[in-house]
Amino acid sequence: MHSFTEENYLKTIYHLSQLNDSPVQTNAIAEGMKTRAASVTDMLKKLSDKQLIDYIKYQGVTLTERGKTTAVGVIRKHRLWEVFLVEKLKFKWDEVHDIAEELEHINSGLLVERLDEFLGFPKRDPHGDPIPDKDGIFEPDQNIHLHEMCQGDKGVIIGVNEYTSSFLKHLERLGLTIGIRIEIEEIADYDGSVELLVEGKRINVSREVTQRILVNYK
Amino acid sequence: MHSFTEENYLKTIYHLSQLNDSPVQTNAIAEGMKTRAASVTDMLKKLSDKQLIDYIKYQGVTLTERGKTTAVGVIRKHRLWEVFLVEKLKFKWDEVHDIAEELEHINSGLLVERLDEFLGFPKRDPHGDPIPDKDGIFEPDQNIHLHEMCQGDKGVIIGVNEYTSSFLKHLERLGLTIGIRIEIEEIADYDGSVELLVEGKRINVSREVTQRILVNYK
DNA sequence: AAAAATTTTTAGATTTATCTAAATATTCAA
DNA sequence: TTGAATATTTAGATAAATCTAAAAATTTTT
Ligand SMILES: [Mn+2]
Ligand SMILES: [Mn+2]
Ligand SMILES: [Mn+2]
Ligand SMILES: [Mn+2]
Repeated sequence: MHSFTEENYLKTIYHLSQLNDSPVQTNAIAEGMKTRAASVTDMLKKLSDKQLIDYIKYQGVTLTERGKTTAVGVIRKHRLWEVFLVEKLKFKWDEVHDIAEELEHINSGLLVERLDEFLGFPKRDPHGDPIPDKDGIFEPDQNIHLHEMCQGDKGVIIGVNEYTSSFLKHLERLGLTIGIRIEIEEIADYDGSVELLVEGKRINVSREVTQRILVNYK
Repeated sequence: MHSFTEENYLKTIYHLSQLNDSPVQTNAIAEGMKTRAASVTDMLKKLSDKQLIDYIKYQGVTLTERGKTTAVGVIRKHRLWEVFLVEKLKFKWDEVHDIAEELEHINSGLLVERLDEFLGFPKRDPHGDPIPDKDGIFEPDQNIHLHEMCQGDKGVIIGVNEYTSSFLKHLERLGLTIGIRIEIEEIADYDGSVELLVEGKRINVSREVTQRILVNYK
């Protein structure tokens, strides 16, 4: 089996590799893992020895199939536990990420499948992120970031990509939660902030926020 | 916070200290933790520095109040998770102990209390062990081991003190599960095995088994 | 109360994951 | 295309938890 640390590295590498299709760089991993580049290099050697990543010195890394399977498995567990915490234990969406960081490393294949079943095979976690099925398949979805939308565009908030309690509470105060319908009224040249129509009200949202909201629009 | 290892040591020391009221010895801990006496000595120093145990060289250890609170907290989580696995995820009683060994170390006070509430504040785990409440209080109970009972005694199986899958499956085959009423028909001098009346049938049970079954009798 | 047996501790390694500082490789930009 | 900036790796330490072997303390037995 893999240590918690190894699993966290694989998850980080997976998420980074989603951002673009070139190999993931040491420094990016170091930032994601909140550690130093030298520590990352050490771990990359280890993951490479275990055939979880393809690693060429100075050239960054890509996950092998085994590495990807492991990473997706951890993500699956993370998101299922988040659903459990919110749906069954009445946690709020801003309270569950850190607990799921721990629960995601519990290793029992049967547990994951039973949990999935108990939750009714949910497709998304409380932050709108898709939950891979037991074969690691994600439901395809084409979202865009709110900051990529144009004046007049309409859509429904489908997810976020920051999970800190402070950010999520801020969104709640703004009324920007999952499932909410929005329309872009105006984009300010000056600071990139956006004027939105949300449930009949006009609100102004900073670029920091629009970059972290995913919208499903058609 | 405490590491998984520290928590496991505290739990082991707690269980051993329940067996008699003298200080717990290094070798006993080593056996319980499946490690070497030298490793135990190292850890005892650490736990002592953290004021979780009172430790006098060569004289064994006792838990401090803080140590006891921590140990009972871990036991509480272990047993609540076992209830969750059996009651909600349909695991069998012989499948849950090892998973609970991992889940017991998830640290979130809110999680434990919400879980307890979700489960309806259960008083016992699937093996009949009492679950301490949030203040660490156990429901008082006076059980005896099946091997301590005498010919003619009657009672109800209320728990076990071994949690291996092989033992628990063996009990199931014998029909000796929690809540079952039994009566001692005869005790063999030769090997200490016991003739029991269980649901109208006479069965013979070895001493290895009778030592691991707890009975509530009056 | 010695000697023997047992228990516990110390000394010194090992493994894993981390760090800082220095060396080296790669990329960017003049 | 060379020098500067950036990114990455190596070297050498550290901290946690473990180990074996040997020394020391305690307990038991004679
Ligand atoms: Mn999360
Ligand atoms: Mn994690
Ligand atoms: Mn158990
Ligand atoms: Mn444990």
